[in-house]
Amino acid sequence: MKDHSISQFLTDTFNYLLGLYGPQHWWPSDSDFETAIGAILTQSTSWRNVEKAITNLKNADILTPKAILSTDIRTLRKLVRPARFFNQKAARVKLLSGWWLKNAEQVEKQRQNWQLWRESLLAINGVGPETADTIMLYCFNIPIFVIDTYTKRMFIASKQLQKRFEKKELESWKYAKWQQLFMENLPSDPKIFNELHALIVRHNKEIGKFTPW
DNA sequence: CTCCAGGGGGCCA
DNA sequence: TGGCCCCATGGA
Repeated sequence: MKDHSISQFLTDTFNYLLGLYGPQHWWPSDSDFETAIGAILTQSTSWRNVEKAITNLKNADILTPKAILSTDIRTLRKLVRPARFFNQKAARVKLLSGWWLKNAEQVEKQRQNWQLWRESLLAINGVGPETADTIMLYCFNIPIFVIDTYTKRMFIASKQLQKRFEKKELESWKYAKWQQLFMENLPSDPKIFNELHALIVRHNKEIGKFTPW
C-alpha cells in the first residue's frame, strides 16, 4: 500500500489545498475537553448548530466532565438541543465525560499506548471510528488521520487514484482502508493530519466555486 | 417548500 | 458483511 507516487500525490494535494485556503486553525475551542464534546455534537450536524449547543453549555458553566456528569440528563438535553439528536447526544456527552474523567490524564502520560486508548473510546456507545480518531488527533495531538464522507467522496473522484484503482474498488473501501492509505503515504505528523483533514472539509464546503484540484 | 450538515447504532436478510 | 432506518435542529 505504501507507494511513492501516492505519497507524492497526497503531499501535492496537501500543499495545493494549503495554498488555496491557508491554515484552518482546527479545532476551534477553549479546551481539549470542549473539543471532545464538540466531536460528539458535530456528528452529522453543521458546525453552526454545534456552536449554539456549546455556547449553551458554557453559559450554564458546565463545560467540564465533572459538571456534565452532575447535570440532570433532562437539563443536558435542553442545552444540546440545537445539535440535533439531542436525546442521544445528551447521553453520549455524559458517557464521554465519564471516560474523560477516568482516562484523559493517563492518555497524556502514556501516549505510546494510543491504540488501547482508541479502543477504549470505540467501546463507548456513540463513539465510532471518526469520532474516536477526531478525539485522538484534535484533543491529544496523536498522529492519526481522520476519515470522513468528504474525504471519501473527494478521493473517489480523484483521477490520480483512479489511475491506480478501479473506481468500484475505491467505492468499496471502508474506513480503515482509507485511513491506511493516508497514514502509510504521509509523514506521521499530527500537524499534517490536523491540517489536511480540516482543509478537506473546507474544500468540500467551497466546491462549486473552485475547480477540483 | 425541500435539502442536508465536520456519524453512529440497531436490525435483518 | 451490507443495506436501510432512526435520531430530529436550523440555515440556505
